[in-house]
Amino acid sequence: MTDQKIAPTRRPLTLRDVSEASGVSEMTVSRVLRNRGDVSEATREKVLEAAKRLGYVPNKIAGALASQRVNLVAVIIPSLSNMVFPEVMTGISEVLDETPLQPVVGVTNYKPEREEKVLYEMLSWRPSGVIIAGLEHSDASKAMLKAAGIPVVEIMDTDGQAIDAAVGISHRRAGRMMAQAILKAGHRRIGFLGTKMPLDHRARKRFEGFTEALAKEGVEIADQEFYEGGSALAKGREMTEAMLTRTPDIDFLYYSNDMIGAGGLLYCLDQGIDVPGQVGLAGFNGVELLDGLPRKLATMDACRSEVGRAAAKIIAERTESGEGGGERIELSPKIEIGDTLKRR
Amino acid sequence: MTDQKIAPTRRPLTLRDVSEASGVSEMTVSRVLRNRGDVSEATREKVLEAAKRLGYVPNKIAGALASQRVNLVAVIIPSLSNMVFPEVMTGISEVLDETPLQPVVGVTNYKPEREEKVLYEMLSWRPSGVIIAGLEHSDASKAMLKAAGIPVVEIMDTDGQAIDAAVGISHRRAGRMMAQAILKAGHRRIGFLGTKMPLDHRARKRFEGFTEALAKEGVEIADQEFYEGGSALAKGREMTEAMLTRTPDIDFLYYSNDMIGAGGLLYCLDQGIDVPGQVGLAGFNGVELLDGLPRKLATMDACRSEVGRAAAKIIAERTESGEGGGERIELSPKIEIGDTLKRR
DNA sequence: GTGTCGTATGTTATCGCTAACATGTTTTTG
DNA sequence: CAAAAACATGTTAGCGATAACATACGACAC
Repeated sequence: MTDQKIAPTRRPLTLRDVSEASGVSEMTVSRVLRNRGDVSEATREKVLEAAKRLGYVPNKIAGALASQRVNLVAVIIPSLSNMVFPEVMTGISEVLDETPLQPVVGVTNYKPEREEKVLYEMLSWRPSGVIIAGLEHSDASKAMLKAAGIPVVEIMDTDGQAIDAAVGISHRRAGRMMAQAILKAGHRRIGFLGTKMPLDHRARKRFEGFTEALAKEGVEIADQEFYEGGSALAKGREMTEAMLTRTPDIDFLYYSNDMIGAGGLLYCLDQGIDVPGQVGLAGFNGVELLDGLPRKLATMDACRSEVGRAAAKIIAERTESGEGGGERIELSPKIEIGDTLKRR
Repeated sequence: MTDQKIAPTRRPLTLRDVSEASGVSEMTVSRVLRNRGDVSEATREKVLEAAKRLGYVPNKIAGALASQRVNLVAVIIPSLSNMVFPEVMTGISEVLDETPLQPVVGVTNYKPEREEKVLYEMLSWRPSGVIIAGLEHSDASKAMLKAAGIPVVEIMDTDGQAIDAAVGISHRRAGRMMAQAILKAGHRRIGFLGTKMPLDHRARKRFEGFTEALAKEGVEIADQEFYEGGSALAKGREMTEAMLTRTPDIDFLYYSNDMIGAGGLLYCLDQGIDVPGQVGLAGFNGVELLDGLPRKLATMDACRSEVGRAAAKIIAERTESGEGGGERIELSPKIEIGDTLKRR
C-alpha cells in the first residue's frame, strides 16, 4: 500500500512518462536522449536522472518511423557453423562499432527460398543497407534488393554480375592458383574432395577454376568424392580413406575446405603416409584451427575478416554521405604453402 | 520518356500505392497481406497481383507501432566463434521457424558493458522475448530485463538465481561429475588447463565444481595453466607441453573446452605418450569436431541444441498464451568416456 | 530603451500502418 | 418479405517518436 506510486501499472514507459517526471516537454526529453540540439546543462541532468530512475528505454520503432531512419544493416549469410562467416561477422562488427549502425544477421542455410524469405523479413524493417553472401540470388530476391533503394554489398565472390557493390575474391581464380601450385610441385594424379551442396556456388566455382587450370596442362582429376552432413573432420578421414583405397596411385588431394582437409591430413599421418612426399594435401580457407595440427595444411586464405570490414565500410560511408554505388573490391587470396605441398 | 509511369520517383512504396493500384482501401490491402479477416477471393487476388507487380514490401516499423506487436526474439550470446553458440542458435531457429517469431542475435564478447549496450539496443526494438546466455548480468541489465515485461530465458547455466525462466545445465555439477569419473579411473596427479577469461562464469563454475569434488577425496590440482587469444588448438598443444615439462608426474589433464583438449591430445600422440595409460585427457562440450580425431577425447555434452530448443519453446508458448513464467529446466550433461579416460 | 540576436524550450503535424468500429451488401431465415 | 445474420469493405483515431517550425527570454549593441 505504501509503494503504490512506485510500481503502478506494467504499461511500457514512453517519452511522456519521462517528460512528466522531469517537468519538461517530450521534445526536450527526446533531445536530451539523442544528444541533439541545445539543451541547458541543468535540464539535461534533470531529464537523464528521471529517465534512469524510471528505467526508460526509448522505443526505436516509433523513432524510426518518425525519423525515417533505421540504423540497422542486414547481414545475410548461408551458415554460422563453418567458421568462415563468424569471421566475416567480426570484420563487419569491427567497422560498424565505430558508427551508429548495427548488424542484424539472417541465416539462409544455402537455400534460395530461405534467402528470399529472410531478405523479405529484413527489408520490411527498412534497414540502412544489406550485406549478402554470394552473387547468385533468385529473381525475386534480386528485384527486392534493387527496389529497396539502399546500399547492397554482395560479399565473398566476385565471379559474376553484382547488383550494386561487391567485395570478395574470385573463387575461380583461387581454384586456378591452387591447381597451378600443385602442378608446379610436380603432382599429376590429383583427387578432389568436397561437399555435395550444389548450391554452394563458391565451392563450385573453385572446382571449375581448378579443373580448368589442370586441363590447360592436360591433367584431369583422377578421382573425386563428395559428402554431406556429419562432422567435417570425420568425413575428411573417411573420404580420404575411400579415395586412397579406390585410387591408390593418387599423389595429391585437394579438399574444398580446411576442415575436411584436416581430417584427411590426420588420416594420412595415422597411416604413416609420407606427406607431402607420397601424397600432397591442400584445403581452402585458412582457418585458425590449422595452426594446431601436427603439420600445417596448405590452404588459401579467403580474406574473410577483410571482406567483412570492406563491406561494412562501404555501407557506412554510403549511409553517411548518400553518395557512391557500384563499388567493386576484388581481394587477392594468398596461398599458404604450409607443410603439405612441396615447395617448387 | 515512354516509361515515365513505370519508374517514377525512388520513393519507397506504401500501402497507399498498392491500394491505389488495386482500387481498394488501404485497410483491405493490409488485410490481404496479413491474411486477416474476410476478404473476397477476387479482391485478394487483385491486391496480391498489384503488390507483387509493384514489388511492395510492407513496412514492419509502422506495422509494429500500430499493432504493438513485434515478432522478434532477442538472442544475446557471448560469442559466435566457439562452436557452442551456433549450435544453440540452430536449436532456437528450429523451434521459432514454426512460429511467427524470428530470432535476432546480439554478441557481447563476454563483456558485461557490451552486454548492457546490446541489451538496451535490442530492448529498444520491443521484442517479444529475450534469450540470454548466463545468469550473471550487471545490475542495470537485470533491471532492464525485469522492467521489459516480456519473457526472459537465461540459458546455459542453472547455478544461480534466474530473473525469469532458465534452461541449461549445472556447470558445477558437470565439473564434479568429471572429477569423480577421473578419480574413479585411478588418477591422482591432475592438471587443469583453461582460458584466462574471468568473465566466463560457466567455465569458472565447472572449475569450482571440479576442485570441490577432488577436495572431497583429498586430491588437489597438481598444476594449472591458462591461455587467452590465438588458435585454441595450438594453445592446447603449447599448454600441454608446458605443463608436462613443468610437472612430469602428471597423470591426467582436464581441459576447460574440447578445442584445447584436442590440441593436447594431438600433442600427446605426437610425443608418443600413452593415452590414457600414461596420461588421461578430458575436455568439455562434446563438439562434433572430436569425431574426426585419431582418438576420441573424453568430454561432457552440454546439450546445446536442446537448450536452444527448450528456450525457444518457452518464449513461443508464453508469447502465444500470455501465461507462464519462471520456468526452470535443468538438463543433465552426459559424460562421454571416449578413448582418453580409462573405464572403471 | 528598443531592436536584434542566440539560446533554450514548446507546438504541431506527420511517419505508415492497424484496431476498432461503422457502413454497405448479400444471404439466410421464420 | 422484413429482420437478422454473415460477409465484405471503408473510416477514424491513434501507436510513440521526431522534423520543422514557432516562441519565450535574457544579453548585448547602439
